[in-house]
Amino acid sequence: MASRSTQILEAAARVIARRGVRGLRVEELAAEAGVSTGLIYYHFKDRTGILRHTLEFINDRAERYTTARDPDAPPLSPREELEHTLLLELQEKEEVRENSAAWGELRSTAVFDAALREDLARATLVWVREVAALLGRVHPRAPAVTLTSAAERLTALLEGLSMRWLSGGLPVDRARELLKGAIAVELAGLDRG
Amino acid sequence: MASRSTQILEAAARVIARRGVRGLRVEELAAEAGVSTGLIYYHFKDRTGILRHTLEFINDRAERYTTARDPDAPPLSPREELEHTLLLELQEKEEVRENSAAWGELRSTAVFDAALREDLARATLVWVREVAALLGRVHPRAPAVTLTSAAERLTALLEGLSMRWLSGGLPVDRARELLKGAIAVELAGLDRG
DNA sequence: GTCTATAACGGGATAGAC
DNA sequence: GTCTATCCCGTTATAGAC
Repeated sequence: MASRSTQILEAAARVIARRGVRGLRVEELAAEAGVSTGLIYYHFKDRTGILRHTLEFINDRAERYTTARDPDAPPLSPREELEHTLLLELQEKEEVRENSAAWGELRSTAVFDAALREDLARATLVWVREVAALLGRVHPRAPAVTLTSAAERLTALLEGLSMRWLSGGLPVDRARELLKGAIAVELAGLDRG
Repeated sequence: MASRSTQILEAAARVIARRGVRGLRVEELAAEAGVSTGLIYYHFKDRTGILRHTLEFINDRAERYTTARDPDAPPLSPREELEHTLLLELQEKEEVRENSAAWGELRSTAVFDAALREDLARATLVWVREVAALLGRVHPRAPAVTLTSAAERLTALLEGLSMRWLSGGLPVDRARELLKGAIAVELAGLDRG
């Protein structure tokens, strides 16, 4: 059974995905979580605290579904694993949509809220490194800086595609196709060195 | 001399770039524009009216500086023009930062506000077409669908890089470098067909 | 730990003078 | 058209009981 804190953070992810960070009302969050507003302040101190913990929660959850692998599934080639990992973030699944929406909100909120910047920058760095490592498994001889640049481009592109998807201008299948294309183009670039 | 309305909208663009849509306070806007709050409500009815008119103002302005070309400047090669046009959006210039920040705000607001989606989708489409046309001038033999996909990737990447830049995780020079890299990689992809 | 109040405040919006 | 003054509501945050 999830703890109270977790229960509130799950609700926060839902409310943020539904209303955005801008639209998050502590009272609505309380209702969604089935607790009182007072309890929320007891656990998270203030509005910013809610946001920060939600970001952390979302990251952990993404980590989980990104890393999770069915033990009986056939092993993936490095390239397949790279594609699989990136495409995980572009799915109609409710949990994925929530995570993407919340991530986008936090990103755009951070533009005007210094308190979130540091956490966000750190989380982004971790993500870029993961992707760079996956690229490195496809192209073991490529220099680290080249891998990092490609990883920064692919992750930034994924964020851009996510925003277009969520803001209704781009069907998720088209977004996936574009991302696959970018992976192909980047890998071809690494081939040439 | 700019009209009072224009003066207020210019101030609104500055304030939104500084505080975001959610952080926009009518009182602060009034101070920034050097007018009273009452006058703002007189001209724009309410907060939403301010936002709508400001977003329109920003689009018109971006149109202007993207299209403007010094008549005495040396003519650019197709590839230079492509790079130039895309890199215009990644500069420390105050007006550019304002527009990028406001655009990002618009994009992320649209995720939760259906009223903005249509305008945004239309503006995005126009932009993608422009970039596809520029790509076509570099590679006249490339098929239209290929050009469109590359243009969608480059513009989505630019939006993603902008967000990272504005949220403090990515220096603008690094963002420019990454974008240039993406252009190179995409053009190489068009070479191979 | 959790709830029910309610305090405290910020900020949108309006009235009315000039 | 423009300003000053102010009302009033929504929201965050806290106090105190259980």
